[in-house]
Amino acid sequence: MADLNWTPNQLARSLSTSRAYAIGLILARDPRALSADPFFAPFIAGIETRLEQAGQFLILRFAPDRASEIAAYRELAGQNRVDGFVISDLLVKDHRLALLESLRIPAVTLNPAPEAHGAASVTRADEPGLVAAVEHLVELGHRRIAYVGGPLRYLHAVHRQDVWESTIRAHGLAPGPTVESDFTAAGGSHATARLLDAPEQDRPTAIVYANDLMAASGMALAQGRGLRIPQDVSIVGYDDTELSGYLSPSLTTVGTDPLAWGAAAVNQLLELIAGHPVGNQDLLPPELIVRGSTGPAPRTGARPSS
Amino acid sequence: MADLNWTPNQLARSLSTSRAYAIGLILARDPRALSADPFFAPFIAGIETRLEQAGQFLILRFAPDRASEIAAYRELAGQNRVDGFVISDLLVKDHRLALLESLRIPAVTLNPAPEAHGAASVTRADEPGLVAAVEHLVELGHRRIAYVGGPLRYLHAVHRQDVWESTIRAHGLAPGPTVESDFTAAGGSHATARLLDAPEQDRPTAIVYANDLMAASGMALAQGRGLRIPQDVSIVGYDDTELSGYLSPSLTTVGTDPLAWGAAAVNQLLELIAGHPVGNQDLLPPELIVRGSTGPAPRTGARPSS
DNA sequence: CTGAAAGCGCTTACAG
DNA sequence: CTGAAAGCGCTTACAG
Repeated sequence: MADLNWTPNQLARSLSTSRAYAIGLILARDPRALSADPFFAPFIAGIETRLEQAGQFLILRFAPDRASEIAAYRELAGQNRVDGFVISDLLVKDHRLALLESLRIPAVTLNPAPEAHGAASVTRADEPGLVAAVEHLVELGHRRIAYVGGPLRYLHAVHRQDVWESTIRAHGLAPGPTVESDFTAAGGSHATARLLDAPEQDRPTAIVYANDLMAASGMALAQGRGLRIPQDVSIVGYDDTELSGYLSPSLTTVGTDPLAWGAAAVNQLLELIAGHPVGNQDLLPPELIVRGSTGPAPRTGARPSS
Repeated sequence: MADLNWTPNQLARSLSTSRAYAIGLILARDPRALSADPFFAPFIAGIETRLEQAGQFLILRFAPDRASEIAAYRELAGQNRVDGFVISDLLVKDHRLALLESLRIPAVTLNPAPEAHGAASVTRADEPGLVAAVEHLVELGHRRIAYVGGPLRYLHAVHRQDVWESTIRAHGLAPGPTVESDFTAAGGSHATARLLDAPEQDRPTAIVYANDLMAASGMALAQGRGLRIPQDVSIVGYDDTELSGYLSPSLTTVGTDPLAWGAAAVNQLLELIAGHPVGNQDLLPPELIVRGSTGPAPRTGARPSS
């Protein structure tokens, strides 16, 4: 019997056991965000690869608005299409936590949800990489360090900005200007323009970005204005996208391995679905990768823009 | 009955009808390729978005080697997990066509498979955009136009290179050097280094790349060597990634809308699954987007590299 | 035209 | 311990 190349029909098995052998990932972003934000592609690849080993499936959904997002959770859970969810992009006040609880379906969050004590989560700490980035800049003599972050409705965006700010203060400096942006190249470009438009004495000599895409477009904008990187402005990204190592200059950034993050989230979720108690798991913290886009602070701040 | 908020259980329905209400996409690339190559994320987003409207699902799989790829097709088809497949990255001699036929399951290919006469496919013609790109460069006075392509086991890579070459010849020029690369930033960088290492009289004054990622890293490599874009070398990409519009200089490229391509492929596949005869569908051809990375050819070719 | 039954391919609780 | 039956929630062919 076991010798035969017979494989059980998963559909029938699912119907009989009320188990889907699949997990859900619902992205409350515009589908184009999957391409714009270089985080999601490798994150999904990590989920999928781990799931394959377990013989399970990923159900991926895009939800452009709140109503369709809630409908998607209800449908996938109610229809027994998935046994659990991976929750990314936690919001500062996240409506999904109560929804998931009412649906009585397991879930693993990326980073712990503050309201949920001891719930399952997988954490990649921002502190080590970001603290190292700021200290790197301070050591290079930078005193006006700006920050271009993600939308502040996201918990991770708030958290990264908090880490940036407290690290700056810990070095006795005043946090430079911050711009709330959106993780896109367009957003990074506009944010950088605003920072460089400031009067010379306020202009930052270094800018820390919440992802590589904004850092890359920000760097290009500065270069387009005739500023040299890093002689006039230093640039730090976040994520370590493949392209970052091949820009000119190459980008100093923080490597968050989204592939490993996705795989770890699936691990946790599978445990939870199997009925094993699961709390928070800390992944190896990301490291600062120092490359060509950071250098000593200029004597007199950034040169005037042309 | 219809008033009640009852929804039929799809699993039971699937078991009863032997229909999966899902389609499969098996990517025979390393999972990291999903992040490295900016084509796949929006392509998958396009598939998923169209599928949602139809109340269906996408089963996404990565297959690192030939054996696991074939196993994945067999499993998804044999287990009734999917009703059809979208086939991307057609190979010059593609083993999947016979496999699919033996599995007796509908499939839609991206671009027509040469062996399969009248089979279902969705085509985004390379000619218009690429021809426009080469003509744009020729008009700017370029005479030595190089090409950095994708792996030549892919039909689309061969095809794009053929279009590039025949267009060059149609203008009475000799095709410049070509490098077979791999669609990654690393590959684009290395390929560009090889082109720029050539003796000055052979050095191209313009380089056409098979995707934006290679173009971006190639442009950065040239800039890192002290070459000015476009004064010393003109650069043309392919895909129109979001970042391309925000590089410095911004990238001249060809816009292939992978989101629309994915949606169209699903449309075709759904028709096919419904039993309607389907042939090839031509999408609107991509257009050349002229930006800052292309300009008049230098008088004496590229400046010597530093 | 309406309604009860069989069957899709499993799993699991139960009878022998 | 083994084996036949019931049930998961649909659809469809068939009997009334």
